[in-house]
Amino acid sequence: MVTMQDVADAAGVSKATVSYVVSGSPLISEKTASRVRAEMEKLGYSINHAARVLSTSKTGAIGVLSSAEQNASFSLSLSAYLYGIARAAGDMGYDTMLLAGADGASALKSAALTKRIDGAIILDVRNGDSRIRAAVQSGLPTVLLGDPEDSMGLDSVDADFEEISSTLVNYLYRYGHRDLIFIGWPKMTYERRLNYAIRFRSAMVERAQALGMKIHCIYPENSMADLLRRLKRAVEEYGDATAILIHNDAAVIEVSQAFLSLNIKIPEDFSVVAVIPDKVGVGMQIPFTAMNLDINAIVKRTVGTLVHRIESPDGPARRVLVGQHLLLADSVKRISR
Amino acid sequence: MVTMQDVADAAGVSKATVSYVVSGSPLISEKTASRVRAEMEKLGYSINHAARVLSTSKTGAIGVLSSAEQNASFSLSLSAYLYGIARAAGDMGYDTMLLAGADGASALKSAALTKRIDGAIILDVRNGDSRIRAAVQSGLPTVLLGDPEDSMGLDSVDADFEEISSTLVNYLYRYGHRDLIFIGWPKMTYERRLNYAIRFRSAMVERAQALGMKIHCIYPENSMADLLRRLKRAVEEYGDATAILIHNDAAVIEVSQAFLSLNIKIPEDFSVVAVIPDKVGVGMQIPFTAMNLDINAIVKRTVGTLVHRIESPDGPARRVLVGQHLLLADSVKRISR
DNA sequence: CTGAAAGCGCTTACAG
DNA sequence: CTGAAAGCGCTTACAG
Repeated sequence: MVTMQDVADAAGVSKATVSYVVSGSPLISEKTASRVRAEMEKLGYSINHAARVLSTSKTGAIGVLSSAEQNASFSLSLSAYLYGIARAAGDMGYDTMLLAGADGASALKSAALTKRIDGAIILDVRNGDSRIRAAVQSGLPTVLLGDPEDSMGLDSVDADFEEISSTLVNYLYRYGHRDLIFIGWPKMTYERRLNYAIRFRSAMVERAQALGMKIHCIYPENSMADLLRRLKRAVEEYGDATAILIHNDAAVIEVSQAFLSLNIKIPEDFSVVAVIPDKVGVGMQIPFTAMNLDINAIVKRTVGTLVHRIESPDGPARRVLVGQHLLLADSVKRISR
Repeated sequence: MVTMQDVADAAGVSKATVSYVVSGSPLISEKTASRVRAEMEKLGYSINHAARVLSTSKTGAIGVLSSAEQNASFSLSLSAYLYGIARAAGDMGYDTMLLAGADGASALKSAALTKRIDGAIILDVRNGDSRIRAAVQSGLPTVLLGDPEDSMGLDSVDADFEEISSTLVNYLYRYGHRDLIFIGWPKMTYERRLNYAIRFRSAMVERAQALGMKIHCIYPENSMADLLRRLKRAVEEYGDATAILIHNDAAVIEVSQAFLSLNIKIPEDFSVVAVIPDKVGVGMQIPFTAMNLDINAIVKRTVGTLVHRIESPDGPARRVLVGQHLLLADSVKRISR
């Protein structure tokens, strides 16, 4: 293995000088620096990461913690989040470590204690999440991807779900709709206190009430059969409804097909608006007017916030709500009134 | 920060002794060891990972490399692979690093050069994959998750797709079917030389020919609309077909719904067999007789193979084909002849 | 602008 | 069974 000492010997300088060249210190003359660089090139030198970590006590790595349930199962967008984070981190000079294991809280503590990571991102944060406390206790710079009621002084980044739902409700209102069916997540999602679902629904209901609109909520489980059943019943039962609002990543994919099955024409029979993770939408060509969750933008902000926190641990906590865009399609018709 | 020296001082021993206690050396008397452990506990000692790495030159980490396209987009099972690997690695004492970045080959080389990882797993390997050569050149212990034509001397682990397709064809044959429709992956998958698709199809065709069966292949794109169109046409065109064989993770989820739309009854009108990633199947309750891809078993074998390779770099290359199980459902009827 | 030297916190022959 | 000591490959005041 080629070390700094080897390069130093070959270039006729000390290893301190080589170190300064590697870190790009302006103190070294260009003449010396280029000679050193030439030798590095010639000898095929690469820095030894562990040695640098030991002497700087910066690991150059961040940890990512998904929820236990998620990492046990399939998720359409989890891998998009993970790789988005890894790419954004790489761009900022950090490696990304996957923190798996049944117990997220203890995985976090252990990684922090043994100084394997400089900071962490917690995914799928819920209200009262035990991992929040673990992060606080460990003293590790940590950003929550999600927006829980109580972030215990940690930074958080999430899409602005209250804004998102208000925008969709307002949009339907402007097009004359006054009576909506809401397709939400499975009941379980709300019970697990995933705050994006809760915030979205609350803001939606509040906004609708303020505008004098009616909303009927259904919560299909993750199966086509259940979606069909509940949707059919809702359509029959709520005869005055003219529009459907969807916040459920799985359902938004299947619902087109459900409409087809139930012989519902969009937008003739119902107007439809939705929330969709961007790449799902692109891949599947979901033809609904929708608020597009820009996962890339969200993860970039998340990593940026974490890096900022690592570099200045003592600043005030940030709560970042990333605004999202409305993508128009032909799924909403105007109701004259 | 508490160091070994602190513990040693408190326990009245040398730090060498503390080090031996941490690594569980049997040379230390139980009396001394327990005293040292008590002090570690009391002082809240945790080993400094970087220091250990530097002195042992073992990083205790493996890298995972997915394909560039995949990490840009959504995948239902990618996160299951990633977390499965991270958990299996954790169980064997390794951290897992996500190697992202547009160019997998150079990400691999750089991680190897700077000694950030002890080994790597390459996902979604295709024939002629440039990452294979990069891994070989870097000298990094590497296992391919996938079974390319030429693994260039690297270890590989994959489900045994030839066995899987033969089993399914044989099964249909035994039930009297002689004329099949095959729903494969999008054309692109074969063109990208993803060998699982290619191997499966070849073995299927070969087996069918050997048994005197006919196969009609369709390759739907990843959209419900395209699936419906092609399936409808196939059903009309191939009037003698009595069974459908599916190898396409996306289609297998949507096809139930397609049958419903096209008013096709299973197994009355068609018998159906499929290949499904296990958890997708469980989550979605896909009601087809199917070969179940046990992702957990596959990733465990993959990590095991990598760890073995790390520990004995010079053994002969292994090619591991993991056998899979047939799960029976009521989607196949017997054709009397 | 450059070098000598101490230090980061471990591990591991070696000596006793 | 235990300790003194060298070594892993960097970084970084400090002196010049």
